[in-house]
Amino acid sequence: MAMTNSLGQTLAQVPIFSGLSPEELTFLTERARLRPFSVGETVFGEGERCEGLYVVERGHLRIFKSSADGREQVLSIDGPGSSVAELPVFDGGPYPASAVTLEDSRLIFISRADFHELCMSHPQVSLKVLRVVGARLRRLVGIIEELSFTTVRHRLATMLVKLARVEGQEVDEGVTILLPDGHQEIASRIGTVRELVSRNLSRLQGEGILRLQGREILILDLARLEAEMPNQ
Amino acid sequence: MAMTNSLGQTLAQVPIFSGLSPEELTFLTERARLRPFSVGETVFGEGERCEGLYVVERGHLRIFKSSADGREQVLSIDGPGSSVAELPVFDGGPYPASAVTLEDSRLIFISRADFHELCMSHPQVSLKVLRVVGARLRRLVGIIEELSFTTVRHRLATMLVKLARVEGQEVDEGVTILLPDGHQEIASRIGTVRELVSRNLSRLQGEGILRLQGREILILDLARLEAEMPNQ
DNA sequence: CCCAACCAGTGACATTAGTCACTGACGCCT
DNA sequence: AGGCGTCAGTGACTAATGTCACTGGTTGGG
Repeated sequence: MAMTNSLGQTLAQVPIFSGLSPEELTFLTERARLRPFSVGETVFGEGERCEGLYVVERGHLRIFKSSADGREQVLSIDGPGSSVAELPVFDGGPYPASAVTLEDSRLIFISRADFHELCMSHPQVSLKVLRVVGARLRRLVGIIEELSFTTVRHRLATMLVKLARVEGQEVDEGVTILLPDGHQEIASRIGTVRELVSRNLSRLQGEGILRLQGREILILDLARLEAEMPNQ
Repeated sequence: MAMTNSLGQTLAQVPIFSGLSPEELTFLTERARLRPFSVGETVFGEGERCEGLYVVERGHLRIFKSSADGREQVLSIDGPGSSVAELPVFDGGPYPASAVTLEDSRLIFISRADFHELCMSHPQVSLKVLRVVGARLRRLVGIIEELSFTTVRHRLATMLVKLARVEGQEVDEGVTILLPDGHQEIASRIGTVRELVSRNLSRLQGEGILRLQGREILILDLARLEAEMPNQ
């Protein structure tokens, strides 16, 4: 029962399941399945039939679209406590995008049928799902806005600033951040190609806004970087 | 009671309210408010606090984002039977985009509180909302895919083909369609500017794929137009 | 009927994005 | 140490996108 307990503890912290009673959590844990994945493993692929939803217990998921010619556009990166694919579970359609793990991860799988049953018996679960989905929709609209209105430079600046705010380390010369994982990954997060990431980073360095230090970036002039962002 | 009846009839046909009993519909119609709008009137603006959701009884709504320099990106066009802004109702945040009417329209307004109450007492309503929202999310992901992977030409071709499928009139030389409303409108639907729409249409005409006839377009070679689309 | 206002079309550019090919750096494995 | 594979950086292009300015057509109001 140790596993059930740990599952229950994890699920209790997931936004869409918060506020459930112990018995209701038991209902879930009895049906949920823990699925381990190793790095880079595909959790589901775009177009596949959706069998259920996942909750991230440990690790990170990368949700993305691929184009015919091999380019990718990241829609979301989801870490511990996130639920993934809540929506295709409901409308019966296939997964609209693919998901791979960015690290060795532990995911909790809940089947469509079980989740439906839970939602029908506990209306507040649906409402929480809707709230979570609202946030997801806002993020997608944000991506559309960026792709439609801004340049690669803007999007790169925005990404760096966000990184700096979340995980920036203050040093005397400025703030250092650690790049996600290679220029290729950055490129598919901001909707462009590797070379443009490279060039724009170089250019920002040339302008004295930042300094490239391998996989690490030292932001010298955060204010100027923020000025590159369209909003906020 | 004539109005209440007509409201009830309309609401019964809205996907998220389908399957409600007459009493439940009465609950709704007693609280819903009919709001008339004239052409081009703003229903709500991006960033405003969300007071409730709308159902389109008559007319069409244009949901869009605006950029600082005046460009617009259309996210969705919603006609009779569509519900709008179901999501911000739940997560408590502001409207993520603006809405204006494309014609004189009649919208039904349902307040946040009333809608919440309905969802809590009727779990299947939430599930239907989730299904509708799923479709919306798929459309947004589709827009992201197009903006990220394709060119203006592709997006224009895709739009024309979709128009042809939905409302194309077969004539002996091909299929005729009526352009939405000016090149500017097309531009903001496919995420570009007026001039590029104009140029790309001319180019397609030069290639013998279509013929421009004022606000009407005669598609001469639908197959070649479809070949311009990336998917489907 | 004429004028003002709006819209489509287009030429000339400027900027941005993306492609291709190649080089060098680094890490890792044996 | 040598060699392999992956990744970053960059030059040289090509293509696509967007801007500006201007023209001509159409329309609806006065």
